[in-house]
Amino acid sequence: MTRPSRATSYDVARLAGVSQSAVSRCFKPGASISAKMRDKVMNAAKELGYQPNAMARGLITKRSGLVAVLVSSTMNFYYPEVLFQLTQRFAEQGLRVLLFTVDSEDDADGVLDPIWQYSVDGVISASHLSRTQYECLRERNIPVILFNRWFADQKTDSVFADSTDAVNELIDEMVASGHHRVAVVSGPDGSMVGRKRIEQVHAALARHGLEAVATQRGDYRYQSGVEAASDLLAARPTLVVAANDMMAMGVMDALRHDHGVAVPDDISVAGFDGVTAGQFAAYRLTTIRQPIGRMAEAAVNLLLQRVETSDASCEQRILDCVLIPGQSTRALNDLPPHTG
Amino acid sequence: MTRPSRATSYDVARLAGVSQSAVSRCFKPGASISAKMRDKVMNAAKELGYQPNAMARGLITKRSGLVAVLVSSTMNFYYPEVLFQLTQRFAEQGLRVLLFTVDSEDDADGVLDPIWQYSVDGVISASHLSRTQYECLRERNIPVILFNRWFADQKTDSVFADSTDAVNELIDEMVASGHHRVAVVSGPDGSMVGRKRIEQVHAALARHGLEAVATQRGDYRYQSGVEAASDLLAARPTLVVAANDMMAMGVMDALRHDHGVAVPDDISVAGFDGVTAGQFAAYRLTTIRQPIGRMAEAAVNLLLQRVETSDASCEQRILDCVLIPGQSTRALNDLPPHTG
DNA sequence: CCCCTCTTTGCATTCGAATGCAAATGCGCT
DNA sequence: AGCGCATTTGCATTCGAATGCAAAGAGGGG
Repeated sequence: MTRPSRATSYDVARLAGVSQSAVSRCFKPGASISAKMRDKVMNAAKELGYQPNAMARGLITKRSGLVAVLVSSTMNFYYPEVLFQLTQRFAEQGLRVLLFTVDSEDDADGVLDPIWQYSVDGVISASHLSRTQYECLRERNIPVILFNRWFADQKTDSVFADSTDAVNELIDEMVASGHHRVAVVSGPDGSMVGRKRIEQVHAALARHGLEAVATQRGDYRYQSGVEAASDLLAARPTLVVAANDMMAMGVMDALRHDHGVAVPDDISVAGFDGVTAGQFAAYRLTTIRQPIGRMAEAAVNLLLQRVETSDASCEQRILDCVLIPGQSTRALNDLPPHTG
Repeated sequence: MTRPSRATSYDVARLAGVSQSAVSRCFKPGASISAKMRDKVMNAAKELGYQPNAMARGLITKRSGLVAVLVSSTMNFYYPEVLFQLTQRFAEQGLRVLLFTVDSEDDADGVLDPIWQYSVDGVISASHLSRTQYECLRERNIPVILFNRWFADQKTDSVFADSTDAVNELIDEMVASGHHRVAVVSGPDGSMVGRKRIEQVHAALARHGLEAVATQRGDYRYQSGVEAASDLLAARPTLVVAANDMMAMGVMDALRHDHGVAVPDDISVAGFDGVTAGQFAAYRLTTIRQPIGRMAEAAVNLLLQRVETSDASCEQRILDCVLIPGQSTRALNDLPPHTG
């Protein structure tokens, strides 16, 4: 059978004995309509199971009610949490999330067309996006909010977490307690956030006249933490700081299970992000947590604001990270490694 | 400034000196168009940055190119993997994913309206969805594929994994190796999959003349595994099977860190799903893995098929789970618990 | 060279809701 | 009752692409 075509505003109008415009106005919040009219229309609408057609509406209003969210599909446990937060908050604001997974900048190119075709009201990018791609969107007057991303040489609307204070707190505490040999697992080259985090660690160490005893590059994935651990061991660090939790967990596991090194007794490990799994009893990771909920909220608000009035100025919303002390680090003074 | 309104097919037509219909046909695959015409139009289109407006197209074709995907936002690590798989595969088919998070059946109600408004081409539900809600969609002729879900008393299009064989394999092996005291952590009441899994465990045990020595109800979350562990200990199990990996990890952590029980030396633990984190060195969980990639592929194909021809018949695509032996279980015979 | 067929093109209409404007209604006041 | 003002309502048009149909063009055969 052919699908019984859905009820339109005309169907409702006919049944209610009013004009189509009246029906339309009933479904537009804040429109001028009498109570009696509203009742008539709403009853008819309910009877027919009528819901306004979002495409027809979007066609004329130039507002699709859609927001594109770009995330990396790499198995970084950080993204799902962000994604679900964003989705729920957008839903509260009456916006729907169009999801795109982007793993490389080439992927991002393929995503630009659909974004444009569906005339999304805005874009939140928590993934790779080249400056060209960013500008391509801006030229078309699509508001873009970068989530935990920014460009070095250009102002953008973005939301991110500042870890400076938390890093200082962590390093100060660790150094004061006797950690002088600190090794580092950085993020991949392209990651501004990763670079920033590692720079902050170096800066904090420098304030104590220290340098990292070793640095290993990772790719944010668990496995790269595992691999980094072997390479770092030669430098005999007492503390390893990884640019995210996944790698920190990899480091911990490698130390404990591959190298017979006790964490935190022999070596302390700390990470960044504050992912759920890092707090499992097997890890209880000391980490620098991003306030993901508040970041998502900020991103949603900022986007809504840009949709309302798309002036050209840019805004950064910067939230502070929080140091979450866990059991993966310990003070070195109090407790010599061998007794424990 | 007001947004420079996007180029329409009329703009392209004017620039190329042809009719609007010609432009439209150029962007419709398989339309009758000469090579010369195609070139003229495509050049003009490129110059103007033209892309067909998906809403106008959808309005007339009754195909939005949108697929609704419903997932639970509960921090079950299983969902993100499914979601990203689905998104990528739909993208390959030219379909966009409209994401909805659904945590309760009430949530699902709120999701029905947008789904209808945006005239999505289909729905994939990997989350709570009552029969009423399901039927509400079917009545409106929207194809629905249940992902890892089904109704006991009604045929549906669904994709799920059959764990019967893998469970038998696991239990046979474990029992043969000396495990006779098996405890179980089930899923929440509403979960068909959880119930099925536990039933299969019971059935497999029964074939050896055994019963579970204890059963504890969980909610699929890590924490509920932790809590279940305490309650199960009294029954002195040698093997704990949890209805998913997250709870199994909770059980492992609780046993090891809260109760000083060695896993797998003192107690073995197994789970279901095959989530990434379960394979981290801290767990190396013995688990019954769902072939998520193939399930996603099947779901996408099935949905496409239903979109093409929406006949009333239903189809189940059932894929087999695979037993992944890990280090969280051990043979009991070979190695007495005390020497280890 | 003409006619017939097959392909390509354009015309006109359609999808469904929103909205500016004018007409109609309601309401209060004298 | 009559007037004026404010609120409701309806009319007609608009958004942008797709498509049935008819007209125009291309190509082949006699």
